[in-house]
Amino acid sequence: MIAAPADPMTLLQPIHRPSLHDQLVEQLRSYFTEGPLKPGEKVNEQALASAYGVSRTPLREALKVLASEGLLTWTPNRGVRMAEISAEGLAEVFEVLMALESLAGRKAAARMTEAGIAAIADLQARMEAEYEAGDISAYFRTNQAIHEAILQGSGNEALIGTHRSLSGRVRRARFMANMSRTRWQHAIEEHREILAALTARDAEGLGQLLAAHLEGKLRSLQETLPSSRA
Amino acid sequence: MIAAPADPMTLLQPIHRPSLHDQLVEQLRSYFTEGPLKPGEKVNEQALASAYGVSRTPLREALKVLASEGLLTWTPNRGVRMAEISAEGLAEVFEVLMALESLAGRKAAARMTEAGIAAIADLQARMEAEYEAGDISAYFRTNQAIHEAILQGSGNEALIGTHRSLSGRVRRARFMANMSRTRWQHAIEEHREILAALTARDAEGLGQLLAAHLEGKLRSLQETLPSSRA
DNA sequence: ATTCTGTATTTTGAATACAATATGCACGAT
DNA sequence: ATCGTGCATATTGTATTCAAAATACAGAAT
Repeated sequence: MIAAPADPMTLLQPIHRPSLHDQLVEQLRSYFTEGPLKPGEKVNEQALASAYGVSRTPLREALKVLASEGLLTWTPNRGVRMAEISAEGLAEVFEVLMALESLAGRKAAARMTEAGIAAIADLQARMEAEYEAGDISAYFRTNQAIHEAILQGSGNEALIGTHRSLSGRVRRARFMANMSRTRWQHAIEEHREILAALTARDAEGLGQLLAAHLEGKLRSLQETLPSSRA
Repeated sequence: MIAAPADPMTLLQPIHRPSLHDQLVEQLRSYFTEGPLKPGEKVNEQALASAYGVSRTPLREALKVLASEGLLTWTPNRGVRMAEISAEGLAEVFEVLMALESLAGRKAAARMTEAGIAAIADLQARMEAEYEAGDISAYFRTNQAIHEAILQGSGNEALIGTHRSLSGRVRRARFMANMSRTRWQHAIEEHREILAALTARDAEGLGQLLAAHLEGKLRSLQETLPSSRA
């Protein structure tokens, strides 16, 4: 079989060269939020560097960035640890996240495309199926995807970036916490209301629902976390 | 004359060792916001490093942090430039700042100490004197101090950090913009209302006033900036 | 046995060295 | 003169080296 002549357009695509720095930041971010390290646990530069097959120099640059975001704690001459978050710290971050998501909701209700809203409706359907199936980790990801889609829908890059950086700090806590079944069902219902407000393009309503939703999430975290400490 | 015996308490203070990293980040931040470089202008690593008398390694780590905050733009293999901010970008950042300061105001009205409020009243008085004297750069600093005091008064570290990082991006624009006399007077009046709401501990009112104040600031920036482009 | 002290080892911080990439410039062709 | 090409230079990216500090540990003193 002979290959078809390549599409002339695709021959002139600018070639994509991801920088090592960006790759490291991205990979480390998910490693720290979803990896095995517990809050307060030591991070070894040397070991990480050789694991990624890079030298300490670019690794350190990436770690400094993540530390400045609050995901890691950098202590001079004592290296890097996974950030620990107290109950008060968690509440503080959530308070800011509420303000941010509320703003995002108001903007998104006003300027999202119908296609974008339809995409969220699809995610919602998938999430409900995952809830029925009891697949909590799939639910977790789809849930995140919905919130990110609303953020994106706000069209405000500064807002998106600020939210991502801040939510990174509590993502691990959200990841670790196990919801009660009642909280889970409640969250699903809140999401239905959120979708309804978005569909109706009720900006104020959506903003308030998102804030209330986070409030509920915080309460549920505060119930489960203090014991598990991870 | 013989020196008095030192206070035994002061002999056991832990000694303060600021890390090079932190010093660099701090110094660079004010250099970039208040220094001579224009938006879009190239930053030379080598030159900066020798100016500060350090090697490129710690300097780069600091620059990466500032770039992740949005104060600088890092282009792979092409170095660092002062971030350029478009009119839309400015509006986006202000939108987020409004949400943040509004939250800060609501919290501060509820939990600031009387002494803290009195300190802000002092700042207000000083600022009005600077306004009368026409000393715009002193006014600028006192104005910043008031906003920072309210942020601090919120008692929410996550909020304070998020706000500082974000406001860094537009600080330069605010620094450069020259206000019209009418806008200046208007700003002073808004600040009087802000102080009044704080004194009355009117949380909702203070939140709204702070948002409105920023809105006004944004409008005035948008009028003066597009021409000066610096 | 426990605590202290001194030393070896590990880890972090910063500078240097080297490699890769981009920029600036001179020269030649049109 | 203008545009293009190739080379010299400068700048950035990463690795390596060296220095400083912290940690771990062994042995001595109580």
